[in-house]
Amino acid sequence: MTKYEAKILDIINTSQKHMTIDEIYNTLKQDEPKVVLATVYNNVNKLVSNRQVIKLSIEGQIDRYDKVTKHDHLICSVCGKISDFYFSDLTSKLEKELGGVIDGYDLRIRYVCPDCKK
Amino acid sequence: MTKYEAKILDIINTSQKHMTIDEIYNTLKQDEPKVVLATVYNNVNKLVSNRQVIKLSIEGQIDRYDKVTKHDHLICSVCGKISDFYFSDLTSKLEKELGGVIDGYDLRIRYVCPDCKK
DNA sequence: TCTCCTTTTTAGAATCATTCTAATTTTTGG
DNA sequence: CCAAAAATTAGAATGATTCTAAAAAGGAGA
Repeated sequence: MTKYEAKILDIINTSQKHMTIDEIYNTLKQDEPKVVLATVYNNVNKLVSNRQVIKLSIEGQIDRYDKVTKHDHLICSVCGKISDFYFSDLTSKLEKELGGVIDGYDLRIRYVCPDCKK
Repeated sequence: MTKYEAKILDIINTSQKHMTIDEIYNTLKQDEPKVVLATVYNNVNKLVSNRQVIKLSIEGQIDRYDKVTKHDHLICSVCGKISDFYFSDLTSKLEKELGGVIDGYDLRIRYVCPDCKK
């Protein structure tokens, strides 16, 4: 794991948000002013391939990156804001119905967030 | 609902696949040789806005469009193939845990498809 | 430490699905 | 039939992401 890769993983893991490439890039630049956007793409893609980071492709939005700790996502139907949601683990239920092992799942719940409800 | 809009909805609803814009465009052209790609984009986006069609944005793949009948998706981790999966409805469970109504949810299960298992 | 080979980074061009713009055509309501 | 609104068209523009080729950095062995 290279210096940049480690720092990018740390940025994603310690962030409270679901970061875009540009946000990761700007955060990293505070530490490493000489880093270039392509390097962020390279390393983030590597982290995603190695399953150390989750890529969140949400329709109508640019891609965001998330830590791998197990959780689901709430997406506001109005403003698009993404929040974390901890729902019970469905893995065994899904495997039972499917009749085979799964690699994982991605559950996104569309709702209207408290801010937009007002 | 315009002629093109109706035909595009029909193409998506009667297809056994999850179609890309280009596949929809090529299918429609068999009936309507003069139609243009932008018209397909316009009408598909309209159908998605009106919730008559589901947009499937899957990471690493171009967007696909699907009928609205309630079902979940299996995505092969190896070849990326998408299949339908009918899992029990989670809406009430999710609403109970969330403590509020939801607009819907999107459940995608990553697994290795039978073809890739061989 | 020096050399060789691999990996990573860099800069900038290229890609390509999608959106936008402005003009034209079609549809609709009175 | 006419005017206004909506839909379609052609083609340019957009913009996130990927690609390319060269430069830099890292690592293993002698």
